[in-house]
Amino acid sequence: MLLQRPSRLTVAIPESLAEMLEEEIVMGRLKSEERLTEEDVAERYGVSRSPVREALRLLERDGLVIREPRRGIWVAPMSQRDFDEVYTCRIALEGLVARQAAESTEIERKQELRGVQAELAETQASGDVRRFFAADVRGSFMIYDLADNRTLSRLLRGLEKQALRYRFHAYQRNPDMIKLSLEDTTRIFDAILESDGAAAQAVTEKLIREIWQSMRDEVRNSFGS
Amino acid sequence: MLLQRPSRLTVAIPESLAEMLEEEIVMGRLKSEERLTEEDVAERYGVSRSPVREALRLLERDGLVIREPRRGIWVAPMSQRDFDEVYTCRIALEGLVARQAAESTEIERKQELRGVQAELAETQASGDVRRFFAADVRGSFMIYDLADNRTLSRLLRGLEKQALRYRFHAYQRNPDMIKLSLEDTTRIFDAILESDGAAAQAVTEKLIREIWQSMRDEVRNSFGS
DNA sequence: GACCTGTACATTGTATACAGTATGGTGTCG
DNA sequence: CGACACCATACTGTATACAATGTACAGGTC
Repeated sequence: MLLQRPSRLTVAIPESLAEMLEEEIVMGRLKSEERLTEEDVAERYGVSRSPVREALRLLERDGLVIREPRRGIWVAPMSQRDFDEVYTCRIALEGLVARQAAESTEIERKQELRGVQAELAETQASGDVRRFFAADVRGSFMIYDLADNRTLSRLLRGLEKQALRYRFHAYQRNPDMIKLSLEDTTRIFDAILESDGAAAQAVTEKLIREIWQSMRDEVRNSFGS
Repeated sequence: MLLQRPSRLTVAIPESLAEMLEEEIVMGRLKSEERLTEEDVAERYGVSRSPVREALRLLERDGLVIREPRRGIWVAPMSQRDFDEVYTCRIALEGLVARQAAESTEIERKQELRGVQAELAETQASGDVRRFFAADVRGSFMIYDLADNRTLSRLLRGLEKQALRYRFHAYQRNPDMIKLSLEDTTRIFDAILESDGAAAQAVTEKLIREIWQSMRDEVRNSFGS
């Protein structure tokens, strides 16, 4: 019973299961194309198959696992093609969300980006990778919230998870990635804080495109062309 | 037992359930904010709650139903805000997919768009709305397939369903919508067949934006600002 | 009369049991 | 020795049973 359950159920089991599995996949503890049998997962987390099935549906939704009817579920393979697909979509949508976030008038919440910026710098300096990525994701989600577009946010949250898998992978090969990532994130935050929608969109698209290009070599080496 | 089940299970129950519910929501037979209890749905289709739960998860993924933990599931409300969100995302992604489809070298499959075009004209002329929408969706999916980008296709298929709800609604108020829709679809197909990616993207973005604008009045009247 | 409390009911969430299918190995026949 | 059929097994898919929670209503208290 690894999953501690308070007597009054606060969060749903499928969602927290999905979150844990997500992290294992992103961090690479669950390897690409590894088989996930419902019973194993259920046993591992001390729950029954019902919530596991729902958790796996959630992961499937975000492209982290692949499901073949009546055959089973595997951790989604990583490939350059998949990487390119995710980033192509991300560029378009992150640009959009940056513009809408920049146009937000909720100045207080916008200012909170500064806090995340500080935490990013801090964790990057101290080499705490896990917390860096956590802060990075939090920053992204703050932007999504600022944009105040639930549909867009939903789409991007899904893509974010897939992207993170590649980012984590790239980081492990080339730790400098994080420094680059920090610089770009900072510039995007700045653009959003400037409240110039079009500019924020342009900067975001440009920087994510650059990150994409600079990660491509790592990805190509790892997963072939 | 409304759902006929062949002894050898060909398609999964949750998926086909989701498809049927989808259609009911899009067509408005299931009204906005109507409660969906798992047992009712299960009984209505002669299956147990397990596949119903999974079907509802699928609908939730596509934003057609809203789920509140431990409280239940409702048909997602329609609103101008939601409409704007969906179209904002669609413009960006449909533009992208049109570009990638235009750049495809699979000429034979590209030519098949002509067939859909003919069917659209035909069904529009004959006033068979249901088949018109069906052909329209099929055309979109052909473009998604041409673009050969699974991630993008996954995102767009989700948005398509939400958009269709508003399109169907708008059509009922103003049947001319379909003629406009046919003209625009034709122009998008043409642009893709020209194999000029940038042009196809520009045309698609422009036309969908125009459709969006021209639908806004209907939507505003129906769901308030 | 307004508000709180307790209880019954409806419904979701989870566990378990059962059915049906894919897979791998074994044996048999050519 | 290879190919095919058959069977055992493991797993997914579905049904059902049980647990837990949210809701509505009745009754009581201030």
